[in-house]
Amino acid sequence: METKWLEDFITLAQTKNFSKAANLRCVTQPAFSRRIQALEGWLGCELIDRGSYPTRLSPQGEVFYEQALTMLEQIRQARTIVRGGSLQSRQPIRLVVPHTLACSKAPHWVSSLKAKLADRLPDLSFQLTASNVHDAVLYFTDGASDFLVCYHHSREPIELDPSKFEVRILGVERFEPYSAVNAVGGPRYSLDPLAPLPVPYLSYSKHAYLSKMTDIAMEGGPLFLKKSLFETDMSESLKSMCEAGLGVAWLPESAVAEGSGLCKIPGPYFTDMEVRLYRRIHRHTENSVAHEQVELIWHYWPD
Amino acid sequence: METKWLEDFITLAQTKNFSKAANLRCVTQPAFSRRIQALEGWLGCELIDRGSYPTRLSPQGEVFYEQALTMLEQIRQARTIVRGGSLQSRQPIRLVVPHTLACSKAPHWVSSLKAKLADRLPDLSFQLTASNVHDAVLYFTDGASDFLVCYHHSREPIELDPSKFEVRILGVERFEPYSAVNAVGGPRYSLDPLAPLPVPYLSYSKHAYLSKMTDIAMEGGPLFLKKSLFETDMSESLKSMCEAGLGVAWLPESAVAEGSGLCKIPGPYFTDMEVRLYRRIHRHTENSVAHEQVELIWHYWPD
DNA sequence: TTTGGATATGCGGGAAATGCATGGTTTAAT
DNA sequence: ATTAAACCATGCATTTCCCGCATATCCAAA
Repeated sequence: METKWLEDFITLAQTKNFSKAANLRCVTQPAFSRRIQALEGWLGCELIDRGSYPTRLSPQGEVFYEQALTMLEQIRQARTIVRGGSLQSRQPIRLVVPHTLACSKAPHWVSSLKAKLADRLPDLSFQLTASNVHDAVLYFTDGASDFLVCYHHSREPIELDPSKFEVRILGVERFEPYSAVNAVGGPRYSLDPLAPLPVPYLSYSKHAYLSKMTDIAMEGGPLFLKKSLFETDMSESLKSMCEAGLGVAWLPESAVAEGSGLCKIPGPYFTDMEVRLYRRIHRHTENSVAHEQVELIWHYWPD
Repeated sequence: METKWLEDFITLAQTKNFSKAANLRCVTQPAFSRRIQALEGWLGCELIDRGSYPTRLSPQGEVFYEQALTMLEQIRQARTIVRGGSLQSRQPIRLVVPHTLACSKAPHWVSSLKAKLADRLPDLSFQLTASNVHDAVLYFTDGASDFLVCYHHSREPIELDPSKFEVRILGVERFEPYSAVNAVGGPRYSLDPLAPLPVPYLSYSKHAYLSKMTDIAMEGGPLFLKKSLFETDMSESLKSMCEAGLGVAWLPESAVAEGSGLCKIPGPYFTDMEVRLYRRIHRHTENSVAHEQVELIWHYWPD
């Protein structure tokens, strides 16, 4: 008998719907159906009253539902008792995320996951490491993190070995120039080549991933921008400078909050980047206590 | 997590020896070792103190041993509660065995199995059906029995479909003529062709398997024996007649107990039969509640 | 050092679980 | 009544995983 089956059955008993329960358990409906059948086979009796809609538990199913709850509870307790010797909580889920996304998207991801999984992983906790893209990748591939979020651009690809890591594209971010607003609500600075006023340029450190993105975005653009007056590898810093009206900065759109006092500078000087989520491919032999959590989080990670 | 792992660990905790525990659990040592590793992986800590001989449990292992016992007990209880709704015992294991073996060997098999499995299947029970060989085979292939024991001889083969049934040879039985003893402890009757006294012959019914065996055994023997004065399909009856001194009978050696007042009649008129044990090949989809018992019994059935 | 016993690991074969596509059945709606 | 939609089971192809065998590694005893 597998505890998986107990969890399946409990989910089914609560939803009273094979398809929905299957989805909650992250398997297809046929596979789920068969697992319930396996449990029934092991028990030697039917748990579900098939032959009436909506699906209902059989009398034995009702009895076993209580039993299953108790069993799982005891199993979980046994594990926590043995593991820590105490009631220590689960290991935190480790995320490594580029600075920009750590500030903009990460809070949303974390709170969304906490909410979605509140009932199944009540003591879910996260450890978020913010880093530049390059270090984040190294950090992740070294096994120091369960998940990696990073940018990806076809001209500057972040491709991890697909036999070791699984990838999911969370979305696309536009990367374009911003400027503080002027008196009439427009951009204080323009990138129009015909009006080549001296435009102060806030740039990324050369080694930063977003520095490459800027190069791509401004290809064919005004050359005088190449000389920057400030550089950093954190877009948040750049954004602050930009808000202070110190110049033009290329920023991912998610970094720019509503009502931030920044506005886009029109023109062709933008590019699009993928936002990617990576996780290690699961090997069942791994000792990772956190794996069941990783599995659920991977499945429920919002776009 | 699988309950199998818990049973493995309990066995290991009791034997403190991977190889022995593996054998008790009917798997190879490598497979057993990996299952323990799987349990440790699931738990997130080591249960075994590897690095000292003899193998000992780690502190967590000691704790978990108690936990595991409790969990398994609860799981078993849950199953019995749900299954019968009451504390009804397990289904009996069904055996079908030819008459002769039912009287001679079966008691030994049953008591031996009860003893060997006393701790793991405390409420093991058997339902033994005695029959002639032919009916026994039909009975078994109809699914009316979990195990079949029968004789087999190359000249009168009992070969069940190997894709459906698994066979094991329990041993070989010599089938030879017996007679009551005379005053000096020798056989009362002789089969010496040179002393063709009228020898009364106790035979099997024509349809009986042992009738065929007798034909084979006495090939080339004294023809006058062909006419029998009594026939039955149960060797036990024949044995009784024989003990009463009423004539000569061919009997499987196991049917003849020590000090039964019978002795072998020397000569070439014997043959050897295999004693075979059959069981259905397990399909995991089967609903057989008894299957785990069948598995153990198959493994521990004595020769 | 050698030998024997005991556990872990690499590897190949085979079974079991999964996902996809589909069929049959019930419920709901037009 | 008929259609549509939802729902669960099953056949099939693929993938994954588990097991057994052979072997390596390690430890203890001689």
